[in-house]
Amino acid sequence: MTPEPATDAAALLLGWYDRHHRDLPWRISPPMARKGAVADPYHVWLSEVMLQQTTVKAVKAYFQKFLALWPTVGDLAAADTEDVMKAWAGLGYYARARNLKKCAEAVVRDHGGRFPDREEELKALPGIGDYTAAAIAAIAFNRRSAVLDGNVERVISRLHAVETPLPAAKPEMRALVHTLTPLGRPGDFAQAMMDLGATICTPKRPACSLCPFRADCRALKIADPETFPRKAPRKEKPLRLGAAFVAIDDCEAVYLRKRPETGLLGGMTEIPGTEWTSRRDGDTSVDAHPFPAPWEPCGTVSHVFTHFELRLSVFRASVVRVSEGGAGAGAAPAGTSGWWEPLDSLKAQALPTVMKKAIAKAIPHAFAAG
DNA sequence: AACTCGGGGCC
DNA sequence: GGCCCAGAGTT
Repeated sequence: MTPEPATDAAALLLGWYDRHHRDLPWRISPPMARKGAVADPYHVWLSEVMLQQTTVKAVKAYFQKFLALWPTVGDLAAADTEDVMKAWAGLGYYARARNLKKCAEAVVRDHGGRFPDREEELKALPGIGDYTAAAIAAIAFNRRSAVLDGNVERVISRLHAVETPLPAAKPEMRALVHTLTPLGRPGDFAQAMMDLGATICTPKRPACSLCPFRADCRALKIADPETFPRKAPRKEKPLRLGAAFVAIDDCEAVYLRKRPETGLLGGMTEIPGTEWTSRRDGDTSVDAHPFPAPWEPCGTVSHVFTHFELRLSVFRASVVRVSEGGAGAGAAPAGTSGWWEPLDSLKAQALPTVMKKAIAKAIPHAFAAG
């Protein structure tokens, strides 16, 4: 009886992984995994959430910082949400940080502080979807779950020359991955597929001659592997315009406020500004000013979001803040809940990158080292 | 099924 | 300048 081809391919991949795996902070080594050891579910979960649509390089430092601040899921559950948002600032997709906190609370409240070990229960937790549930089940609990992310989609679509375009092809691809997943070391298999996609089976100019699947790859046989996976054409990004206002007082403090909890940059900190609209001129009229001050234009900053591009006209004003009383809140607009933040502590705020860009345009030394 | 949600690196 | 990245939640 000859072995299943799938088993052969998985064995080839695991052999490749043993030789070429990357040493990452949230991983245990393949030798340990072969002895049946698994990584800490808290570490696996934290890394997988951070890695959603985010590169390994960007995640490393944040992962270490979070572990130092909150060593266990219980610590994170007990943390101040605002501190979590500050620690997450710069990593993007801020709903992940809000859901991270909610998930930690749910694990403590509903599961006694231990992550559940089944896909279904994991997927019921905030911020854990198809991919992350499968990844945690496989990597932290040795379950034979089908792990399908962007890397695996590329690998599996090339291996089988899947003609169906994404995202419609996902169920088909998940089934193919499930068939390929071995009984032993399913966690290493999943990570090996992702490593292969990240280092060999790359979007452009894949290194097919180094690939453990080179003898089995349908795309390599019949077509150009680079043309997989097939994808539906995406629509273009519109341009939005707006104005942002950097007020600096006589104590070198900048006026900040908090954005609404939901929506774009939800729960993060910002400088005052206009709505971001599609009008060609942008709204930089007096009506747009957050409060009366000698506003002076100091240039524009551009920033690209997932579904639109933003061009912000930045204005700066030096204001003298009256210390006491109603007039003191002062220069600030009535009915808003902003605050004055000293330049020294600006870096520690929950400021998204676009806001840092705008502040730096108005105050070039705002984020200077030291 | 289509949108909304960041930011950075690479080509 | 476009594409991609260990995707999830909402509508």
